[in-house]
Amino acid sequence: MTSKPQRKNNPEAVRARLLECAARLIVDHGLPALTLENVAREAAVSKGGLLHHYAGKNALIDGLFDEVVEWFDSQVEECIEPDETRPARFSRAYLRVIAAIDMTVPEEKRLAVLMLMLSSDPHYCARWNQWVEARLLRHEKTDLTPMARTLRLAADGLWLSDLGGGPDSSPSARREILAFLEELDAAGAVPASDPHEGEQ
Amino acid sequence: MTSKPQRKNNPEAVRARLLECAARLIVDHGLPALTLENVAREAAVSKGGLLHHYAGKNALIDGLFDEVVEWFDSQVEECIEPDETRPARFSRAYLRVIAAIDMTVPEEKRLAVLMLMLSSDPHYCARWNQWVEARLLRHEKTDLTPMARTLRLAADGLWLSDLGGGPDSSPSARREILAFLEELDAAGAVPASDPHEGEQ
DNA sequence: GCGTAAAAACCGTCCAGACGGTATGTTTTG
DNA sequence: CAAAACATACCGTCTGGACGGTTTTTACGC
Repeated sequence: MTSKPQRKNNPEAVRARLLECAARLIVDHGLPALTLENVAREAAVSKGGLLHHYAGKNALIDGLFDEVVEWFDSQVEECIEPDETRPARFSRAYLRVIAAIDMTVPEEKRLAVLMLMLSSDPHYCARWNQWVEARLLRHEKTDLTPMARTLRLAADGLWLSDLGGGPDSSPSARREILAFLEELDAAGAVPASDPHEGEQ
Repeated sequence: MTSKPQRKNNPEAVRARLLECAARLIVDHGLPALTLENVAREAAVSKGGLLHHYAGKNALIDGLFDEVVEWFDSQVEECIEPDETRPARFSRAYLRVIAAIDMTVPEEKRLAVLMLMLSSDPHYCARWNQWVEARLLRHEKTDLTPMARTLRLAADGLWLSDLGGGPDSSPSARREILAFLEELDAAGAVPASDPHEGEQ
């Protein structure tokens, strides 16, 4: 059973497995569990094999980071609305993708890894900011409003709660918040323009 | 505070310095920089001296955690409004404290450390959730609305951005967002528990 | 096809350094 | 003097990664 039906070496699959195992290790056992030996064992390769594909631990983590960011980027791109003039277009997609995260799906679980890397390493923090700022620049016509910012900030809060399972991590609470935010967003992007419901 | 004559030894101050240096190390150079040797060197004591005050690395981190949570708690308590019926009373204070964080002040910089610990260690995550849920229970009459949740989530997002200096970490952007959220909060009041589903 | 040689993929071992922690002093304080 | 507050030296472990060897895959001339 250890030998695959196809007699072929598949380095690409090995690389993918290494990344996935690295992510799983981090999510399930915390950052300190990310050692070359652990990753290699989980991925069923030797440490030498791992170091053949990734020049070092940093390269491994970089690969993981790149993969996750790319995945998130594609999700946002997929979720973004066609109307290029609608305010908070990008930020809404950002929020929706994060709000839709299901931690039981490995693919999405990795976003938690990203969050972890962001908060622990200034280097990845900077790279993430780079990504965000690039998107913000691309959508500067629609996503520099306070409401857009708010959507993204709340999304980050939601995202953060994915890591620790706070009071806002249950699917129901999440749905409620998402609905509320969308409503808020749809109702009045600018509170300065008379919110006609001034009821306490 | 009357008795504090010239005294060569000041263990209390040393303990405080140790905690502060630990926090600074983490914020400035990331979690892996938190080593006993680094902390000891920064605090100008020997490793043995450090271990005399804190039984081990865990004890050090625990001390830091406790201190920061206590500080944050006192800040929120101080910022909370007297009107016990005003909606989102607690969450607004929560937001204001976080929005007021000035990373140049060491005392406040430590909040970033808390955030870091929260996102990296499930253990501290749980302890933090415990704190939040206790507060939420205490203010259940005012802070279980979607708007209150939103305020807290956005605050968390803001808080997170303190760590990495994202696009929302500048004082101006921060003020803008805070103002926007307060306005939103004051205007929109609460659609109550408006189960307005209709998602795809 | 075939052989072969190089390159890529992969393995197992060993080592230097870092880190947490202990053990044992030495000085200061009460 | 006893206890607290430090310092110094040292140890065991872990980890990243270097290194050399082995197997598989590919490239190529025939």
